[in-house]
This record gives sequence, structure tokens and C-alpha cells, in this order.
Amino acid sequence: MATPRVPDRPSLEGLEDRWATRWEQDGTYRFDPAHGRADIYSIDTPPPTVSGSLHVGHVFSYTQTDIVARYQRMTGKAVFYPIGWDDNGLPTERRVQDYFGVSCDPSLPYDADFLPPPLEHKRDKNARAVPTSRPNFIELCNILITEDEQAFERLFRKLGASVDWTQHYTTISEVSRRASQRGFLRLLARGEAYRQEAPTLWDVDFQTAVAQAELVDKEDAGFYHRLRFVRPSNDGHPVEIETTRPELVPACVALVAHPADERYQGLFGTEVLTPLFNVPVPVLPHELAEPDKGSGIAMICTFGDLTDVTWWRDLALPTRSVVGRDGRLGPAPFGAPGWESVDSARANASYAEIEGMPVKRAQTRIVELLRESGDLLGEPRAITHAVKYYERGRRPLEIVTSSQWYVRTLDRRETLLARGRELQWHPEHMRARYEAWVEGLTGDWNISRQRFFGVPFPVWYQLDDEGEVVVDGLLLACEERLPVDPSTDVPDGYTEDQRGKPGGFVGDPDVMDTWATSSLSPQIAGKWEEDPELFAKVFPMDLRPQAHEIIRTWLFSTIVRSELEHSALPWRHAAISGWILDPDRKKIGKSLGNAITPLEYLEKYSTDAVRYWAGSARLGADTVFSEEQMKVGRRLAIKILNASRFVLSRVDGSESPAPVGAPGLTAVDAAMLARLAAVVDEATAEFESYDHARALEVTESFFWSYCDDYLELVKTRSYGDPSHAGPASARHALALSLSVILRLFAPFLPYSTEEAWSWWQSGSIHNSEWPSGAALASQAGPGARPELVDAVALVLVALRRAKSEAKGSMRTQVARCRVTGPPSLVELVELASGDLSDAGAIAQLELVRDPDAAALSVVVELAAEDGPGPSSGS
RNA sequence: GGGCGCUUGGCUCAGGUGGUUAGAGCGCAGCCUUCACACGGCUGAGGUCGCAGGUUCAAGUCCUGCAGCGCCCA
Repeated sequence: MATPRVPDRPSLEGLEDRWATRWEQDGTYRFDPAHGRADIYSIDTPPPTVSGSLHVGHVFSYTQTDIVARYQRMTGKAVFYPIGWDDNGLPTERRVQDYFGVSCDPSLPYDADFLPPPLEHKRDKNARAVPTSRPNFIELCNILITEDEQAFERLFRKLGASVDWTQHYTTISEVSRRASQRGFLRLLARGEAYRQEAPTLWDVDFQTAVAQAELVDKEDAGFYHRLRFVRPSNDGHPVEIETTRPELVPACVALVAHPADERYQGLFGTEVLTPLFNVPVPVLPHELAEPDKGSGIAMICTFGDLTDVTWWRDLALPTRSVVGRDGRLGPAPFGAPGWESVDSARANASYAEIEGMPVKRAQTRIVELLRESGDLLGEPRAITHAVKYYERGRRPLEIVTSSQWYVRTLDRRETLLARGRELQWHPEHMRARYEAWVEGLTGDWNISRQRFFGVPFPVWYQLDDEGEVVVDGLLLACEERLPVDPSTDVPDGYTEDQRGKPGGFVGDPDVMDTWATSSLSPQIAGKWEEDPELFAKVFPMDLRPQAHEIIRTWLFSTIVRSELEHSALPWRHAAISGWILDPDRKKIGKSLGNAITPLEYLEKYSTDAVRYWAGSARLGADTVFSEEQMKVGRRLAIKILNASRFVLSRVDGSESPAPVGAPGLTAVDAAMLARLAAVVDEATAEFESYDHARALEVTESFFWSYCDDYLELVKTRSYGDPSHAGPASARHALALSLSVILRLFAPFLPYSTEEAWSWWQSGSIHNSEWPSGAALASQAGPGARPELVDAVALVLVALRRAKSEAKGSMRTQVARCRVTGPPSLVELVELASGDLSDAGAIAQLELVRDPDAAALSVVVELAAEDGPGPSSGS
């Protein structure tokens, strides 16, 4: 141990900059790949969306992960702790549109000289976005993310997360695109990805397909319309149905009722005619029809909602789509094959009234037509019902038929559930969310998105002599060429001038769902197939930290990809962080408008203080944003500095503390060390079970009594001649305990502990060894009596109370102090009598053994100075 | 509608396998400027553990039902 160098007045100010710089210079958190798999702890960190600003949620959840990382590092593991930015996808597109005032028009050719409009244009609210080509648009995306990511990295470094910045990745980088495209080609080769013309949830504003995982239900106002379907075969009563989407009558392909419904037994298998369009449609039974809903018989359209899709699939119905991708009613050639009507002229005339209209207007118009024709029975009835939206969308989703890429998940349901059981969840109950999601899957995973800034599918399609896409004419990129962009790259055996020409080719215009890329984060971060040696060492990863609301997306899709690619679980543990709530217990989030920028709190209270708040919350627990907790954390961090300063003022001097073995320690010192050993054991056990909050709690609680009681007890003795046994013991115990306490706190408060560590130790505390309870216990010796700490604390409290009640200072002299109690406890007090008398300023300490007493009682008689009489306590 | 979680002093929370007077921090009150710490410290007051049953010698802790809140999925 070198001579401690302690500043006169320790402070938290400036620690962040000083140590962050130092850690970066020293490569303190650099991953060392020389370790074997057993000595590596790898973390699959969530790549945050680059938004340019920090959010308290970032501080909260990344701190919780960092605490684990720091603990694991101190246990001797080489921690693989990369971080990435999720810059791929829609959020970036929208920021580019807003920032540059442009919009992407894929039909435009690349313009090498294109410049975004000047800022004045953007500020003009009436100005229209300037259209630009997809390659130009992507260039702008790259410009913006490059700028933003630098700023974002600076913000993240302020959090003090011990990530290895040399392992940094982004989801749109070349490595990520290559991994995504390779993953896709592998899926395709194994038959786990397929392209299908299928009903697809479609956002008409974003002009893109949407996956099941991106859906949200919203309660919308609507109307039930009671409509009349007539029966052509005889003069029987008309069939009455209720629908919220009368504009889809031209897309009606059947009616459906529950097979057990008495009212419709006679109708099953017969045909009825749709109103206005006179199209014959069958009446069919299906279990999903709800007898209690409306008239109990429903209209099946292609497609009004997801139930329509189920019916259409189960009953093998034809398709008559009317709603187009623009959300308007497209062509409907009544009379043509597939559009048979018993009165085509009337059908076409009716449809002409609504063709081309957006669905809402079409609804208004068709209701008028139905009313005129007498097919609308009564007036529409107002209701509210759940309607599917894209989570970012403004208008309800439509269902259109289009060609999309899918990943097979349904046929792996049981395997995926088994993987969920294999994974160790923290907290355990979060597994239920995963299971509910997997059990509720209704379709395979649609990974096609009709966007621009994303990873393209590495495929082209052959064109026939008519310029039409050839069925089965799929042209794949070979893996060596990846990543490719089929809109600018050319398939093998073709030339660029054949693009879009008859006999030539056309690139797949879509990009992959962002989850299709981020589901490969373990592979991307672990350099799958780019660095096989590394990948073998870090994958499967040890930990996936993430928030609970993306269990159904990110966690699920990562398990899917890992299962399909490696037949393995991608990680051993999943640590699920909770949400941050505002004082009204509402979730804090950007979209909710109550976002909190953590920077000012980092500045105001220090990073350690904010980390204390995050670290004191359990995994999975939604946590109130609490400045109060940050104040507490700040006080704790300062206390650690001050206590360190005090301890180091006693262990200074040129000689190292006497090599005192157990016999050389006083009973008080041995007891404290034994108690600390138990704290180390407990904190370690809590860390091993991923309960960092409890590890912090037991450490903090020990530290507080350590300061209040132990440091006070040994203050006098530690001043003594270090060549004597008592002072030597105190100095040794002080140095040892401080070293252990600092290390216990290090994962939570990296700056203040590093600062105090640096006063007397070499190397970073964050690369030091996690303390061993067993080693400490053996230092304390077999005769150590940890319960002595409690007995003495009781006497100290009584002394302080007596002085406090007498309104005296803590230095008030005590004339007499009588401690009465069972011999076993009095004996403990006796072992500490010297320190106790010093700390309490006791002139006469009387110890009374009373075999009948159940507990210690203490009577304190203060020295008569200004006249306060005897005071007592127990 | 189904599932999960929560309900402990004014506030925020801890209370593995049920066992003596239910813990902490904040806030509050009182006191102390003591040579580590006033960006402090000490001491204290404050709780029918959501409600109703049940199991048990014993329940905040287990079981059942109910209520409220939140979330996830329909």
C-alpha cells in the first residue's frame, strides 16, 4: 500500500470527467478475448434508437445492466459489453423528413447534385416536402445518423456505463446489413422464409405492412348498420346482418353464423344476394361467429378485420378486394370472373358512386345508397369497439392483399415455449408475458416493410418477355457479395441496363422489418461468421437486459432467430427492467409528453447519485422518478468519500499496517470484520440471483452503522501508537474494511468509489477483485463474535439518546453508565468496554450480569456540568 | 373477457421455506456546528400490514373469495 494521498475536502464535482477520461485511456472496460468461454460474461445490450436526446429510461435500465456488468467484471470475468445504435428504420426516416424537409419518392432517379432545401423552407409550415430519390434519401439518413450518433455517444458516456466502446455497432452498418441478409438467405435456404400473396395489415398513411407485434387496439367510435340480404331462390324472409363496415359490402364473400345457432340452420348452404350489388354469396357455419353479437349472423368481407381473414382461410372463400394500399376503394369489375352478379349493371352503377373514395367517405355514401334502396334497416346505432392500429399510426389499419416475406414461427410454437421455460427470467413472472404471446400467435412473422431506410432483401425477380415478374423467378445474392442493395446492385448474370426491362430483372423493393435486424443483435455484436472465434466465446450470451413492453417483439424475435439459426437459446438470463413513472404514476415516455431529460439531474446530483436511484430499484419494478432518492444517493457518495478520508487518515505513515492475524485483532475489530464478511456473502448471493437492489441495501445498511458506530468506537484507539496491539488492530481493520466496502459499492457508485480507491490503491477498483466473505471471515478469526456489534450498538444508542434528550452535544461527559443484562450479552459489552468508554466519554462503566434479564438495559448518568440531572434509557 | 403484478406508517419501498415488541429511506419533530462528513450528524414520534373468511399452537407471510390500481393479451 502506498502512502494515501487524500484531498483536504473531497468532492463529487468533476469526478465524472476525470474518471471517464482515465477509464477510456486505460481501456479499463476493454473486453479481453484471451479468456475462455467459462471466464466470459457476455451481454446483449439493447441498441437504443438514436434520438439525439437522453431519456431517464436510458439511465435507469442501462445503469441496472451496468451494475451487473461491473459485478461480473470484478468476479474475474472478461465482460463482453458492447453497445449499438438502432438507426435502422422509420424513426430515422421521420427525423430526416423533418430535419431536411424532404420526402422519399422511389420512382425518382438518383441525383448526385441533390441538395436538401434550405432551412427557411423547412420553417415554412405551408411548404411541401421536397421529393427525392431513395438513394438520395438514404444518403441524408446517413448524414443525420452520423451527426446524431456522435452526440448520442457523448451523452451515453456520461451515464458511466462500463461498455466497451470498441465493440460498438449500428443496426444499419455494413456488418449489420450483411448479418441480416445472410440470416435471411439462410432462412430461405432452409425453407423457413417464404414469400406469399396474403392478407396483410396495412397502414395507409405510412404505406407499409405492419406485423402482429406492432399492433395496438384502440377504442373507436363506430356505428352498427343493420343490412338486408335477400334470398334469390324463394320469397323467404330477408337475412339481416349488422356491420360496422358497410362500405365493404362490395367485398362481401359470404355470411357466417355459429353452427349451433337455431335461427340459421335452414340457411346454411344456401345463397343470399348482397344489397346494391346483387352478388350471390353462401351462408356458412363457423364457430367464431358470435350468436350474441348483433343478429348472430355476420358478413365476411375481404377484408374488414382479422376475423374475416380467419373465416376466409378456414372456409376457403374467394377474394374480392376493394380497399387499395392508398386507403381508397379501387376497381371492382362486377360481371367479370370472380365478380359475378345477378345484376351487373346495377352493381357497377352502385360501385361507381363510391369508387375512388377514401373508406370513410365511401361509408357515408354507401349508407345513403342503402337507405335509398331500403336495404338499411332502421338507423345506424352508435357503438364503441376495439379497432386495430399500427402502434405509430393515426388511422385504423386496412387489410390488403400483397406479396410479403414471412418467417415460419407457428410451426415452432412448442419449441419456442420450451425455450421460454429454459431461459432464466428476472423477475421470474415476466415469463408469463412471453408465453401468452407465443400461445396467442395467429400467423407467421411478416418481415417485409414498404420503407426505404432499412436492410433490403438481397433478392431480385426475373422478368418475362412481357416485363411481368416470373413466378419462381427468384434471383438470390450469393453470400460473398453481401450486403447488397437490389435497387442499385445487379444479380449475377445480368447487367444494369436490363433492370426493369422485359427479359431482365427487378429488385425486391422492400426492406426488412427492423426487428428482423435487431433480432440478430447477439449475432451482430458477437460478429457471427465475421469472427468465428469471438462468436464461439460470447454466444449464447449470458444476459439480455430489456424492458418488458418489448418482450413480444425484441425478446421473442431474437429467440426465434436463434432457434432457427443455431437451435439454441440466445442467452441464459433475461433481466427485465421496469418503467419510469412520474409522480402521478403514469409511465414517462416521449410519446406521452412527460419525458424527463436526465442530464440536468446528472449535473445537479452527480452520476453516482442518479445511479443510486436506478440501482435501488428491483428488476421488473416500475419505479417512480425520484429526486429524493437521488439526493440520498448523493449523500451516500459524499459519505463514502468522507469516511474514506477518515479511515485513510489513520492508516497513513510509511509503514504498512502490522500484519495482524486473528489473535492480534481486538474483539471489536474482529466482530466488525465478521459482520462485514456476512454482508459480503449476502451481497454476493443477491448479485448471483440478479437482485442488485438487495445487494445495495445490505451494503448500505452495513455502511451506515459502520460509520455511526464502528468508526466512532475506534476513533480514539486508532490514534494510538501503532506499535501497540490495540491501535495496530484498529488500523488493520479499518484499512481492510474500507477496501471491502469500497468494492461492494463499486458497481453502484463507480465514480466516488474509484476516487477513494485511487487515494491509496493502484489500478482501477473496477478491475479489482470482488471481496470474498470467506477470506474476510478467516481474517476476523474463528473467535470473532459478530453479535458484539449489535450489543455495543445498543449501548451507543442509549448514550446518544441520553445526550440528545439532555440537549447536550455528543461530547457530553458521562459520569456513569450502567449496563445490565444476561451474562452472555454483558460479556460482549465488556469485550468492547475500552472503546465504548472512549466513544461515549464515559467516566465509569458498570457492567451488571443479571441471569434473569432478557435483554440489555442501559442507564446513563451524565456528568453534571450546567445542571442536567441523570438521564436514562434502555 | 383471460392472464400477470401490486395494495405494509404522510410519501417511496424491503419484508426467501409462516415463529418472540413489523423494518429502511424520505418527509416531520427535537437536538448537536464533535478535530471524516452542515452537499452534515444524532435522537424521536408515527403502522388495526386493502377487505372478508379459512388452515395453524402461531399469518404481513399459506389457501379461498371480494374490492381498488396498473400492465399484458383478447
